Amino acid sequence: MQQAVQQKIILRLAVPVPLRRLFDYLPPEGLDPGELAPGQRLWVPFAGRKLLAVLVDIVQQSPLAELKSALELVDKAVLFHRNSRKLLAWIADYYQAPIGEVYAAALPTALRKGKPADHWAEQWLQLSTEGKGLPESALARAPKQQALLQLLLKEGTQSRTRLKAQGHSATVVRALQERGLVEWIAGPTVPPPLPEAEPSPAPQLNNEQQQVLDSVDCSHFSATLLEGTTGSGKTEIYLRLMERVLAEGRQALLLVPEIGLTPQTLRRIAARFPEYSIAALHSGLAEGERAQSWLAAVAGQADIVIGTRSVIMTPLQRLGVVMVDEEHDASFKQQDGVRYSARDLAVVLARNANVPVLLGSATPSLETLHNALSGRYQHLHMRQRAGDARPPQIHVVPTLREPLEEGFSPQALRHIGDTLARGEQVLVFINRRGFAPALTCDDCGWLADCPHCSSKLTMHRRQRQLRCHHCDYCRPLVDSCPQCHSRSISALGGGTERSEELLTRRFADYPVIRVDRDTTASKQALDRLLALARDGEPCLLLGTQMLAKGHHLPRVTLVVIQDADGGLFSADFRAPERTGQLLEQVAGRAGRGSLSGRVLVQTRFPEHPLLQMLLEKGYGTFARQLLRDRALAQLPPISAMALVRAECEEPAWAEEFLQNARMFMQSLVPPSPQLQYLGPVPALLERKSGRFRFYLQITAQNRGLLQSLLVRVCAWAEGNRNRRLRWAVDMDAQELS
DNA sequence: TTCAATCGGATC
DNA sequence: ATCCGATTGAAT
Repeated sequence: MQQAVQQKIILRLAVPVPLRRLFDYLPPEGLDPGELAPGQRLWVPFAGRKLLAVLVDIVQQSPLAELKSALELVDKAVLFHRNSRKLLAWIADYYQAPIGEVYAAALPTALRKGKPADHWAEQWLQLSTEGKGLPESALARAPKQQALLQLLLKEGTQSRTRLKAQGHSATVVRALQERGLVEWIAGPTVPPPLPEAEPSPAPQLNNEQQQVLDSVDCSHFSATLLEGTTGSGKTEIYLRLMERVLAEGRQALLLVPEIGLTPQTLRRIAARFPEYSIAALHSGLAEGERAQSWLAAVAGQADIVIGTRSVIMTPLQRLGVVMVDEEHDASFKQQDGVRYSARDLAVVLARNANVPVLLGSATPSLETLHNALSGRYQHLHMRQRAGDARPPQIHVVPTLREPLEEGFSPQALRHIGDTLARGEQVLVFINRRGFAPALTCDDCGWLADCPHCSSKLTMHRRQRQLRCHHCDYCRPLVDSCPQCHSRSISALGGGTERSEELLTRRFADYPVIRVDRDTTASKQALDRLLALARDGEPCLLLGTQMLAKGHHLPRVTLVVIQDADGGLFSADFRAPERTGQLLEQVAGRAGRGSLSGRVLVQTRFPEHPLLQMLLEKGYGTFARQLLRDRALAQLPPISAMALVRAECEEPAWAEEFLQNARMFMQSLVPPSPQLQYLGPVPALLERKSGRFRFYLQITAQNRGLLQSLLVRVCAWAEGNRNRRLRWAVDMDAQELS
């Protein structure tokens, strides 16, 4: 009756539940609807509990007759502005993720729990009316209070941080407060201060760097691949682009790999921009610091925002440039929950905001390279190495029929010994990737391969089977070589801890520094270990991927890659790409100082064409060949690929679920050269935390077709009865594990 | 007969 | 994911 005349206000909210839709509510009772704006947080009643939701839209009508009222507005702060909501909607859509979970993933934990934003607001001290009327000579009997009063009279409002830094104690402030002379007021949130850094001026640019900078226009959207050799000065390009947009009063966003946000990186940026404020967002932050940095970025108080994967979801209102360092790095892909690629989102974000995006790498991903070669991205190069550093010499060390000691050939051990004896450092790289990616004979080099595909069989220990991950072929595990009947058969890759033992024993006079996930639980641990190496004393550094990236180790002159083969025969089609990137990056660690470097690559297959191409022609040629291979096999990035993943304690249920999903999808779009199904197949890492994992792979020539098919299969799967089973869509999956 | 573990359905 | 009411099942 009354409602008929009265214009209704309906709130459309993103609620953190795994359901792919928004939910409508009435405004909280007793709240002036004028207070409401999209992007705010509200508490809502939902299926008998109280959840924190984000207001996405305000509409006039709802398809539902009966609506509940939201409980209350958390605060007035609009955390997600229009452009940010647009990006989050795009993520939900593209990655088939529930919108409520996308918003939850975008919020720092503390804000997800409903803490008001002003909890982290910077407090400013100002004089009350009474205080302003006092002369400078007042409070002569309380010199500390007088000093503070004089400061406020002279310079006006002061932030709490600044007062603390200047030595005005909280007690003194409280005393003035009790006299009614001063009061605190809340200002915007500012980022937590970074460690002090000596200001350092910008270095001279070389011609290449200048050309790159001249080619990037910051006035509108463009995507650029910056392919720059290790040591060619990519970081300086990032700094110059920052400088440019900061001068226009805009914000710069820099994404770095998970282990790339070292204190040195931060110090370098802080030293360059002493007059700007920087918010760093990485996994090492405490909950409160994270919320504070995030809010400072959102409030526009941070000029430079730098962080790992998840910063891409931080709403920035005056964004001027987006940069992704080491864009090929796997850590930009979120591997659970909302499975987004921060690198791909960087491009979407830049396009939405009409600003440039720069993707930098010495070893670009095939996705980015493909976009550059096809002209969608601008492609810029930097080939000059800084200073007098020369590219290292690379040697192939065949290991077949060699008397290996825990995976090391006599030649490698000899070189390690010689290098240490010369007072130089050695880096031993052990590639642990792959579970049991291939089975081989130690005597004749036989490899178990699939009769139907150009792939190697994967060993499945539990089922005692050799299975192909590209078709349904399967055979029992053999315990002797079918070719030469040798019983000496081994799975490629492995034996990491024993390598450490051997090296410690063998080179007892030198410290062996092991750098992997176990020895570097904290960020500081890695820094401490690397600091040991930077001392310059001869030592052996032994480690995984972690050692491959970015660290400047001037005293390392020998790099040993213990086993380059794992990546050449993995069931994961991306393995050769990653191996190539890794070898190139590791080789980049050798001889960065004035000493020349040497790289030893141990392999059973010195003749392998991909390895040959990589070592002789370099990553660029190698990557182009891989792109041609991908095109032939109709794999990404030439075609679009998505996985439907399922995991369950009962393996048969997961497999059956995916089989049904496949049948359902095939009834909509039958298999054809344009759209192919594969699986369900067991994941490379078949059992994880007690659950068996399978996936279904769909490759399509047409992204739109794949997209619409996934929408339908999600709707189908949401009606899934089995609670024990977990499923997810992984668009542009990076790992088949 | 009763209380609890399990199932199915809905969530605005 | 999580809550709620209905159903089934074994202990009292």
